[in-house]
Amino acid sequence: MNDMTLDEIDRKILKILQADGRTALSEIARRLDMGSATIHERVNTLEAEGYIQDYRAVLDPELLGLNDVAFIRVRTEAGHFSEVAERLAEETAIQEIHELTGEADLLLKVRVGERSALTDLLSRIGRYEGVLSTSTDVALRSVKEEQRLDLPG
Amino acid sequence: MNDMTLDEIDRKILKILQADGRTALSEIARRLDMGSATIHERVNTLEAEGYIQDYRAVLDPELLGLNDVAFIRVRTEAGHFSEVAERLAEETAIQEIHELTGEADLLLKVRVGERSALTDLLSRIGRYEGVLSTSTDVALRSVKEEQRLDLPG
DNA sequence: AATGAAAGCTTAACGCC
DNA sequence: GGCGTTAAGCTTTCATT
Repeated sequence: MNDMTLDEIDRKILKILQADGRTALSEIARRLDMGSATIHERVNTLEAEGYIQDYRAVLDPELLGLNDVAFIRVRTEAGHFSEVAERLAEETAIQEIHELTGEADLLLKVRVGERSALTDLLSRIGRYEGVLSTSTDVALRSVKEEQRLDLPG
Repeated sequence: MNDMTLDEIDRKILKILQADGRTALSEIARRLDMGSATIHERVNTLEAEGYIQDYRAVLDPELLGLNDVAFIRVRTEAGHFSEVAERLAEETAIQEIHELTGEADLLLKVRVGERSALTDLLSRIGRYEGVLSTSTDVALRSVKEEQRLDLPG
């Protein structure tokens, strides 16, 4: 279902749509000098195979009052980190959950509108079963937050 | 230029477009029971004021061979962390750069296709002026990576 | 796989309220 | 600020290669 090989044209289409998700198919066709029905078919395939997961408007967090970013390191009971991670995934303020090598714990990226929301979240996490301890770093400034992938080619 | 107050309708528009950046204006108009010229005008304003930064296709990193995520903590010479951060921002493999409280250092999120790219990047960072040391955690598994904002309302 | 052509929608601009 | 109308442009399907 997803063992398709991308050619040069597919990669160009992905780059264009990653840069501007609303580029018209007819515009892509013009740039790549192909028929727009062809581009349409290729984009459909890229979506069906999962290369394109979604289309999103990217919103400005600060204008929307979500000013605070924090990273929380969670130590869990041995062997229970995946289980804890699955439950933490339900928390909407938690944007990222990564299982780390080394000390077998979790790293969370959190975005909240007020410090109090962070405090609340931390005490909630502290009471999760399997969580031993947390340690938190608040970001003073986020210099770069890029979601685009660095595609080769 | 951006001291606009969002009403209920603006927030609904943002939510719809954040969930699906290609929703037709006419479809939004239908859902909110308004004229599509009105929605068009509001979306233009939301874009102009910066609430909507961009539209993007979200691509699958693993299908594209970008399998490895790592977090790098960078210790810098006192007072030079912002300067180092600005230079690091040029590295395309570095997706995020955050200045942290506490120990006045930087946290980087990196995504690469091969371990060797991570090794290369680390030795490059180690040679940056103002960088004292780095310490790296590789992610075994990324359980959640959500870019959508948790909008109230 | 790629294409041109046709039908049905969508956007973007206008003038009016 | 909101609306309906309209022209231009877009997407989608389909028969053809």
